[in-house]
Amino acid sequence: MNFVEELRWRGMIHDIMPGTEEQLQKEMTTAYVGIDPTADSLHIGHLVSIMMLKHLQLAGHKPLALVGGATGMIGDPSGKSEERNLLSEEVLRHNVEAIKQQLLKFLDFETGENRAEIVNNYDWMKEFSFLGFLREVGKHLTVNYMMAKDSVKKRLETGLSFTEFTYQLVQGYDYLHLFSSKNCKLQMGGSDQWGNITTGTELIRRKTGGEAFALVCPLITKADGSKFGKTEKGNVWLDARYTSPYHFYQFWLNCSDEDTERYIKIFSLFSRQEIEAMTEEHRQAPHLRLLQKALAKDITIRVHGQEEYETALEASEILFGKGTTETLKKLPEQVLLSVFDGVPMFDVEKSELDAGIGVIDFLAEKTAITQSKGEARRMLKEGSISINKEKVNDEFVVSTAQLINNRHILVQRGKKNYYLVQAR
RNA sequence: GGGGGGAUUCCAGAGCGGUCAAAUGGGGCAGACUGUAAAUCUGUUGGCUAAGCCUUCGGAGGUUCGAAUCCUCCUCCCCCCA
Repeated sequence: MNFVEELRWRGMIHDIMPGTEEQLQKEMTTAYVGIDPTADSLHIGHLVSIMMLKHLQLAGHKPLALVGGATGMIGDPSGKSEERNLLSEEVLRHNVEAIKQQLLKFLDFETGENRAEIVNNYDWMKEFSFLGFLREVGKHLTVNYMMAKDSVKKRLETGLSFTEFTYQLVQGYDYLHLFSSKNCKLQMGGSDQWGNITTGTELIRRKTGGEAFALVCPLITKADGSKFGKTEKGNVWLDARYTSPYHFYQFWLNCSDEDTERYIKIFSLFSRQEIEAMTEEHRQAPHLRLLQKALAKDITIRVHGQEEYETALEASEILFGKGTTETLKKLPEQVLLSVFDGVPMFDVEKSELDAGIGVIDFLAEKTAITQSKGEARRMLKEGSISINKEKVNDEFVVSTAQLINNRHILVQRGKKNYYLVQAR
């Protein structure tokens, strides 16, 4: 199966320029995707582009990841309703470096002629003078052409700065530069990038007479219409500092059946046969959530490693599975802490626990698990508070008897909100 | 510049002198069901020393035994005419 066929059955092609498939069949082709370094970690929204590069590399072509040190300084108007804030040069440098580290996990940068490379457009844009840019790039495309792009049209009502208007030229020039310097003939990205990419192919055609191609994937959606890749806590990041491996694993595990059937094709490398077999099996017994588990496992291991995956799995079993007070109390402190990495923590004086604390004060005053005593009373009445996995009522008194490892108390508000209280 | 309408608890939006911590809907949070899902149903949604009390209805004053409700001024928003 060739690269385009591979992406096609995986549902990863939204639009493809005629001739692209032929080009890929003709020779080893270099292709790139651009990544905006707006933060010092990638989030799972970036993963689609990265998987495109991965498949590209597996098909024997050469992937380039373009980290937009320069374009990141400008801001892409595509899909944005408001003018972007500019990032400082220093922040961008830091972000670019961090993103490079994450890309190493996905692509092979070592072996063979088609090893992946990272390029930073700041390297070739930084010395470009304004006049030089106008003469070399601006001259070749008309404002009429640029204004016809959807990304620009949509912003004409609300306004966009000259800087953002120029964005497509800068990105277009990137493509031209890579075309000339690295024989890069394909740019990929999300469907919102189509306009920017075609500005590039047009620029290449007019300036060099050469032919370059474009391939974009559809916007990843969720069946319920909400935005993909977001939780209540915000973006799902690849960096464990922002999204713990446990939460990362949970994100994939909690995807709906319908979404997961699409996602597993996009985010995992399972073969078509494997996925079809798993999907079939999943439909037979949806409650087992085989697909979600397979996807969550595959992607958590790839991003965080085997060990972190196992801890996340263990944590999930303790929290949602057979976990009881007994298993909880047997848990070594190290495991407990890693399982609850990222859950809110509160400190309580050990001397106070010796004396015993009424559960209402414990929830509302000693900790901030509930926002007020009124809320604490309501929650207790509704049966939504558990201490060490056991439901408690409003007469419960918290004392040292509840301490796990003589140090921690696990509190649940509802089913999914965990808090760890530490005795000092 | 002239005329009119409005600002209410997370949001939308009732209330127009006491019965208002304020209808209803949405959202949120919980409970049941379940697959850590969806759908559905139920409860709850200012605070407290809690059958009571305190702070809330754009801001500042005032009328009244009593104001989210009436009056005055201020701020902001919307609409119409010029």
